[in-house]
Amino acid sequence: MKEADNFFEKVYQVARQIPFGKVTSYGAIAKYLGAARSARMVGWAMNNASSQREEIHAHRVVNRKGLLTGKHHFSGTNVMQQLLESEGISVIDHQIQDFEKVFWDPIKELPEIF
DNA sequence: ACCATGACGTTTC
DNA sequence: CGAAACGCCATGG
Repeated sequence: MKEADNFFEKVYQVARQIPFGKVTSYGAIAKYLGAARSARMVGWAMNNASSQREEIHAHRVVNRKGLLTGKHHFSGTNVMQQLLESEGISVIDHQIQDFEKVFWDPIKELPEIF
């Protein structure tokens, strides 16, 4: 374990930039960081997000299908869904409804963080 | 150094 | 159209 690498840090930054009521996918973030083939690494970064002092909106980050695959990484089981529903996002059976409507692409919305 | 795993994604059957 | 396999890359054993 090392301190947050630049890659991880970027992931966290993007995750924090996700606006209220919006979500994004690991692949989108990975691609934005230039590591489209390392989508899994993004998930890994999220796992390591617990090490981050700042709270990462991991619940706003889902896979490309809009499925809350990483929900069991949260404290409880329905915590992630509750958070998303609190933001006006409909979640049924760990699946985000109208995913394309609430989808927030960093590449399209953010030219570049730095 | 090699094998196994994982909060993913794309292609193929 | 749905399920399975493969690919990618980093971390752990």
